[in-house]
Amino acid sequence: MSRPRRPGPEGRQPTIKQVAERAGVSPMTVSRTLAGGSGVRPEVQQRVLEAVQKLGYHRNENARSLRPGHRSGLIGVAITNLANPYYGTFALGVEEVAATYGRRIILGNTGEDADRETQLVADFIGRQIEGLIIVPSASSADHLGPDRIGGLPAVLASRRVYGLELDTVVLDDVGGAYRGTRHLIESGHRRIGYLGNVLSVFTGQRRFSGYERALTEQGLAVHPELVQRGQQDVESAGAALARLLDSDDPPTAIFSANNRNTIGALSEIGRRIRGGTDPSRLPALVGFDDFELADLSPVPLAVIAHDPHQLGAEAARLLFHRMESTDPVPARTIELPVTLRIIRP
Amino acid sequence: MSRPRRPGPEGRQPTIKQVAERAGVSPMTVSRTLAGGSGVRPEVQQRVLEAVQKLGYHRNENARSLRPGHRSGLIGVAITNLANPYYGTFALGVEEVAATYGRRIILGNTGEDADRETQLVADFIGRQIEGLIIVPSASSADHLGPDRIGGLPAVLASRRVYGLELDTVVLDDVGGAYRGTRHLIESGHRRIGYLGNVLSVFTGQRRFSGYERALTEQGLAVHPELVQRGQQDVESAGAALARLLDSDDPPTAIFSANNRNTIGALSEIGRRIRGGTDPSRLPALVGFDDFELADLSPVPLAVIAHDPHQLGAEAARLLFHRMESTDPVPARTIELPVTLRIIRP
DNA sequence: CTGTTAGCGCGTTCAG
DNA sequence: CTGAACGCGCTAACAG
Repeated sequence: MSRPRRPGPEGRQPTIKQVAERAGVSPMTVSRTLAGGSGVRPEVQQRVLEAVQKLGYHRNENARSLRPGHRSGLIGVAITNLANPYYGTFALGVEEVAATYGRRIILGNTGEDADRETQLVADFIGRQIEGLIIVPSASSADHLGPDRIGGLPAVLASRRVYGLELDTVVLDDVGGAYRGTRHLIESGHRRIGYLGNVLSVFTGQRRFSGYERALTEQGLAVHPELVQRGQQDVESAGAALARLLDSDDPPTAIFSANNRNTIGALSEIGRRIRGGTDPSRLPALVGFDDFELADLSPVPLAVIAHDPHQLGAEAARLLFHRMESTDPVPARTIELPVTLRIIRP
Repeated sequence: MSRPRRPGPEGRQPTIKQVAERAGVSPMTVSRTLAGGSGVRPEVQQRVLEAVQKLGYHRNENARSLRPGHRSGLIGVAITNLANPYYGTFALGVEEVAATYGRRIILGNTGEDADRETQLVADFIGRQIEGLIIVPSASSADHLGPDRIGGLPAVLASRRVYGLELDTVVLDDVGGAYRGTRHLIESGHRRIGYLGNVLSVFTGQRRFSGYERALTEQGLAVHPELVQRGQQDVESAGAALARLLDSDDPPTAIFSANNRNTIGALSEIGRRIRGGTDPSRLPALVGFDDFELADLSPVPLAVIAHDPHQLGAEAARLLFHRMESTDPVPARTIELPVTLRIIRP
């Protein structure tokens, strides 16, 4: 059985006109039937639906959204790294809330690249999204300014962008990092290393300041040689920890400011244990972001846990609230709580 | 500084007409300028671009795609679980190849739900996608039949659907499961449990048959009481392993047919070790799908490794090949190799 | 170099 | 109950 040729001319989708022709009615009757059928004789509806079936007709949403008063039903979601389960779960949170509002999400990956982000947002707008949820890749505000996105409802998630008056959902980065670091100090550690993002990233700056605060508050110095910033992936995070551990006076504990760094650190720790290093000579760890298999940690471990799904859902709620309110609402920032979860004392 | 009102009437995006008016030219001149500007006086272009800037104008892609000959530039991607990093990475592979063809992806999550999948595909088509890549949620073919999607180029990934003549990219499920199980047998195990998907799922059926083959080939029986199927998430997978381990004659090794089951099993193993169980009394493990932190396994572990990114990229290549070929190409199936990676002997 | 015309697929409005 | 006309935003083809 050979695959049938595409019904429309030029390989396009069949149109309402073709359905009408086949059913022996006018396009209007098809439109009405598909809109619920009120005011169309049942027998005619039957004929129309048959034609729809036969042709594999689908309404052209793009054409529909062109009509005044009609909405595209799309929410644009731009995340930095699709391969990171954290953002996948985040997107899922957005999607579920969006679904309850009858909207679909269109998802784009920026790869932490500002240019791609700019492009993505422009394209989203070109596709008539009704709202935008974005995990900004950097602190640059250019492409998100009011003159670029117009009055399009937009929500920033996870990171804030200075100079932008947009609704924002962030985590209690400072508090979480503070409590995590504090936990290590209370466990008796004095030399506590730091693995994290560069300061130009919103969360990088906030989490480092929480780490800093906990140390200085306890009269401990921040040793620059114990601070490794900028590694974004598991592999380089492992290498960064290796540098710390191989130094003359290595840290006895590590505060890791995000998932990727924590995983990288644990992988490196695992490698060393298999290489014969005694686990008791390896650093204790506190990591921002929870992760799977934390239970298997061979060293003392705690995580700053929070729910990416909730982050996404909250961002979506903020967005729809703005979309539905007619009069201007001042930009709000929601800071979601985090909890210190001790996996292994 | 208050957020500016949306320029267009009714909160819609500004149109080419408004830009034209503001620049004191006709819409056509704006269109030409935006298309590269050939045949427009530089000074006029200047005026146009200024108006574009001021109004925050973006071309309406939906309207553009309405025009004959124009394409939407969208590839629809439907995956089963966005929160699973495996599929996130898969989508990334698709996206990257799509980008080289100047296409963007529109991503939808089916949640293993056939109805949502049907809806999703219909909506995708309504939005004039040029091609479809789908990880089918079940073996039901209804909504993907030629009469439903017309001649729309489509590729199935990871799972095949019987009765559909579509391009497909799958893994060497049978071979992988065979080699994994065989590895356990060669390590001296005789009672090897199975954790995996139900047989109605394509991969579930294939991977179980690889497991089965390895056992029978070596003269070992498949013990139904050692087979746990149907658990889809980490938690229930852990519970399934617990059932096996708490039985009268527990297995000494486990073959786990997917990521979720492997993670769940390792979590359960971790729990038991922390509860005081001697690791040597816990089962060795071979899991289909690689995963992060495999290095930390406290029990002997091997994984059937493969690259979801590659799976996505291959699916996309298959899709574009079909999209670009004018004459009908018979449906092809590509089976990607997998490798046995021994993490801990 | 620039503007006018026409039509892509659809649905609201108004006529039959 | 059904159809014809119109226009949503955009651009190819054709004037000027």
